[in-house]
Parts: sequence; C-alpha cells; structure tokens
Amino acid sequence: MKAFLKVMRALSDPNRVKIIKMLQHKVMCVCEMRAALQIAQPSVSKHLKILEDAGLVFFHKDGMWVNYQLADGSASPYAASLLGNLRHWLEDDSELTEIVEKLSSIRREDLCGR
Amino acid sequence: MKAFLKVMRALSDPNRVKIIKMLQHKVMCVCEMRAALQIAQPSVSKHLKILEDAGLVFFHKDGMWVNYQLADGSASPYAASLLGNLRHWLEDDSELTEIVEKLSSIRREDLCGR
DNA sequence: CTTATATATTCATTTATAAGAATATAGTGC
DNA sequence: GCACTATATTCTTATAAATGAATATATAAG
Repeated sequence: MKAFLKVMRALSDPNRVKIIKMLQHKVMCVCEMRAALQIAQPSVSKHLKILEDAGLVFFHKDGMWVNYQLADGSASPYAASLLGNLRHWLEDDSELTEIVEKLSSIRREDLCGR
Repeated sequence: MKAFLKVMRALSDPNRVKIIKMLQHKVMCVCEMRAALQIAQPSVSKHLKILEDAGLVFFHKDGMWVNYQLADGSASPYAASLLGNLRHWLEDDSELTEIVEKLSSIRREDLCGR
C-alpha cells in the first residue's frame, strides 16, 4: 500500500501535477521549472524529490545540469498507470494548457543564474 | 484539475483506501466500517464525505441505515479509472487482505448501538 | 412526545504538508 | 584554490488534514 499512497500523495499537489504535464513535453532542469511555475527553487527541488520517490520522474546529470523527465513506469505499476492516463487527462484544463504553451519560450540559457 | 486532485487526495489516506477495498466486497454502513477499521465513528463519517465528494462512493438511506457502496464512475473519469484499477491493485497487501477477510464476521446486528 | 439508535457535524488538538529564506553541496572554469 | 552556477537540504512559518470527544441531526418505535 505504501507505494500506492506515495503516488497518490505525489499527485495531490497542483504544482506537482503541473510538473508532470510539463515533462510530458520536454526534458527540463530545475530552474526551467522554477520559471515556468513561478515558485522558489527549493520548492521545485522538494516537489521533484517527492515525484522521484513515487517513481513518477527520474533525472540524469549533465555536468552541472540536472535534467528531469517522466519515468518509464518500471519502478511502480501505480506510477505507470497514472502516467499513462495523464497523457490524455487534463488536456483541456486551461491552467495546464497555458503553462504548457509557455514552455516553448522557456530556455535555460535565458533563465538560469537569475 | 480540481476533480483530479480530489480523487488523488481522497486516495492518499490509508483508511480511505481500506474503505474502498472493503466496499469492493460488501455494501456497508458507517458503524460496520467503524468496527472494521477500529477508528471513531466521526472519523468514518468524515472519510466517507471526502470519498463521496471525489465521486468514489455513494450512499442510500434505508430507514435509519445509511448504506455506502462504490460509485459507478459516472461522476468522475478519474474516480472511474482508479476504482477500476483498484479492483486488482493491492490484492496481495497483507493489511488489506486481513481487513477484507474479517468482513464476513462483521454484522451490523452484532455491532451497532455499541 | 419520549426514548433509542445511526450518523453527520462541530470543536479542539495534533500531525502532516507546502512555502520561501538561508544554507549546504555539487559541478565548471580559470 | 577561488569564484560562479545549478541544485539539494535545512530551518522556520503558515496552512491543511487527520483524529476523537462532544454535540447535533435524522430515523424508528412505542
């Protein structure tokens, strides 16, 4: 039950749902998500840790960059199922579509270090 | 996004997951769930309200009895999906199987009014 | 109406969670 | 090693959520 609750809890926060929807479109680093969500960097890191613990995302380091992407679902059947469904869920949610639309204008070269 | 978060939050509490798994097997009244979960009656009522608001359960009154059962999913696509999956999820969870096994010995005639 | 029973709601308390400022850690380049 | 950048973690605070005791409400029976 622990793994199931972890996924449910991870997806109970609006900002974490936003992170998932963004990562459906683009691999991102922490400061890109910070800019997109307009929240403090520590909050982003903490959200990502929860998502990672739940098996919903994973990261690769590329130098000083830490790039996050959606997990493939191998870590948790619950994560796999929710990630699969979220591919088509909430696609018409205005708040989410607005954030996703703005992704094309978010580049780490313009943003990070600020 | 609100409806999605409601379902996620509703399923983030272990006792509420237990309620769902029990209702997979049997229509139940509040005091039967109170006995099965070994928690206070007000807590049961409050959990049920959250589950109902999320579209996961519904109730019928039968005289002074209020009987709860799993929703059919028509109120929320998210609830429908999670309820469908939970039919086979967590079936090997020891805590949950133990509670479900004890259901056969839980009868309101023996319990309520205590 | 009164009494009994089932359940919902309120109240007070405790625990969990989310936020940002501050700080620590990791990686890069000179 | 030092300075810079990206990110993780800690600390503090505010808010949300869970709990049970107490109380209110709904239904049944006499």
